[in-house]
Amino acid sequence: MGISDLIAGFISELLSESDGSAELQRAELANRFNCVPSQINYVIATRFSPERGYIVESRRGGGGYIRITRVTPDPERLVMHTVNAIGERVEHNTATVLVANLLQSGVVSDGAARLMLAAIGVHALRAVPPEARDAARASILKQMLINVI
Amino acid sequence: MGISDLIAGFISELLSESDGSAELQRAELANRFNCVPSQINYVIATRFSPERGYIVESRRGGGGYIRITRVTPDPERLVMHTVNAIGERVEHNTATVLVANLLQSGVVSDGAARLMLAAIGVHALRAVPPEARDAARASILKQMLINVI
DNA sequence: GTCCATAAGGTCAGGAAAGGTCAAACAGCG
DNA sequence: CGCTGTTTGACCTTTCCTGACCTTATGGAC
Repeated sequence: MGISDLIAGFISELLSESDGSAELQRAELANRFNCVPSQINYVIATRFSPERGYIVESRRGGGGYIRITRVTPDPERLVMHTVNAIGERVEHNTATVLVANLLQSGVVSDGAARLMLAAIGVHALRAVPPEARDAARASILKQMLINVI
Repeated sequence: MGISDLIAGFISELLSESDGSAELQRAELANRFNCVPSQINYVIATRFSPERGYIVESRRGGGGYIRITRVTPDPERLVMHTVNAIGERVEHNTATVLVANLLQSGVVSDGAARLMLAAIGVHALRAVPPEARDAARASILKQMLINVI
């Protein structure tokens, strides 16, 4: 487990403690974890992206900051939004993030998320010709989402 | 008896010792058994497959790992029986019946059954070339089944 | 007001550290 | 010999970490 996970954990902690919104100083955080400042950007980009349900605002210059806010929209909308986001084809990574996002916002249960991930996983789709996988993943996932509520 | 069996034995050992779940480093393991890293993949693919009741997750990059989880807590014998009944390919009708049976016997929940049926339905698999559909359905359903517990 | 020094944060490319895939060579057996 | 399962290696993808360089804001000197 690398530093990135530690930093992500720390930020999550902050978010829970302060009701879904946290403000941090990049340099200070980098210093605390003994890493280079841009690693903070990396962590934010990979773990607190909009797809995962966060809003990130920032300001440069003196008194600058990075504010991360967790956002929780309403269930049905989110599912439909997800369905629309999928389109004709979707890569494994993207799909995983979408499902994780739904899980995290409490729209789908743990079990449902597991089932969905299992159905669109690498193992499950190995029987599908590679060039058809993204399309298959898209339609399978959409059908499941439509039936999840 | 080749190296593969030794490696498989070692992993099984780990699994028993740690209550059905083990996390390993591919390179480290390959080194220990003096084989090439991809042989670990081979062992996992042939001996810890979903059909045999294992879930395999992994992560690449720094701090990467391979996690193998054994999933057979007993009442789910039925599920495994179903998994084995599926084989390499399964038609839509057959699959539907299998799922319906599981639902009937109370092994899977209503919601889970719905999701599974959605994932292997005609709509979901429209993106898969016709000649590959039965195989795709089989592997998707198997993956979902071992994750339903 | 203009300028510029200082204090933030942002971007991007590259290298290192994992694991994944696939096809070819090999071994044992009926 | 032909099959089936094993072993290997070449090449690929993903994730993480770092550093060089860039952009934006603030505030004081003039």
